Amino acid sequence: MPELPEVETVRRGLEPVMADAVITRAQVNRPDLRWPFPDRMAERLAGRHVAALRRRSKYLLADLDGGETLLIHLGMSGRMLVTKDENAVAIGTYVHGHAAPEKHDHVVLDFDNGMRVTFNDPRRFGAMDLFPTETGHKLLDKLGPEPLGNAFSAAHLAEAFRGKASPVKAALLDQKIVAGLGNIYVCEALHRSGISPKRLAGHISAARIAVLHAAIRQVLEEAIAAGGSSLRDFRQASGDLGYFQHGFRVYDREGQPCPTDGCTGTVTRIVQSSRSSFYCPKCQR
DNA sequence: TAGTTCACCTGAAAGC
DNA sequence: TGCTTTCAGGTGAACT
Repeated sequence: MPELPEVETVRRGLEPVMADAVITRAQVNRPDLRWPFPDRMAERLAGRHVAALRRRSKYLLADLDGGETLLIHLGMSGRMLVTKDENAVAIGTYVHGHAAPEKHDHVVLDFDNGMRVTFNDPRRFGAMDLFPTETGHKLLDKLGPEPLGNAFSAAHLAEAFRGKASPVKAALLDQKIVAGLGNIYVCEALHRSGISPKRLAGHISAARIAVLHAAIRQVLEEAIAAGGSSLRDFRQASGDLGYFQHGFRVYDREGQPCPTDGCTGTVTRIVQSSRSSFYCPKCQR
């Protein structure tokens, strides 16, 4: 389930393939994913030059010539797989030869460098859209700061939490407060900072918010360095697994001993906002 | 207005 | 073994 580190890992895998390349052919195999694809998307993409591949929150953004940007969201189960035409010049380490089409291959992009990028999404929670680069996209307009950017500070977090009556878990999942966090990394960051996911956001001291702010950055940086987390669906663009799931301290570890030094607690699972929260009731207060 | 719940969707795992 | 049920979660809409 792609959160910011997984999307950034995919972007890094796709950048050498897509950036400064021309889409020679686009194939769209169904009319929609989460939302309908833009009209005539395949024709509109064919022949376009990709100037750059960016990431904003959990969105991939491919800037095209002609002043348009292709927005890609991986949803819950979306994958971008790269294959290489056997006759083309190698770019990176990718699967050789275009694989036979698989179930849930919804969009296929061929590039003038012989590479093919296939968007596969079994659960169809993903999305693609085209928008004028200059005006932006409504999905991007409401997003809060990037957690690894300069705009995301402890002071920003404290201001966003001020007066909030919702649990800190729900507040951190709010993309308007900070963009890119999902269930896994919120659980991990809260554990590292010793804050209970049940604690109301507005009731956390400035000092503890500063610790939380540092923990969010730390866990995301470590996850990106590990190539993201592979749980159930996620693969890198090369098809490889990420490795950060081995670094989870609480996520999906219900019933196991708390890994905090000196803590004798047990990782517990509760449901908040219809999502599982994993935490240690003993050292997270 | 703020906070919470639900629907969307399919594959994997659990239960029978 | 095979069928049915439950669960997973990002996001916007609907609801309280």
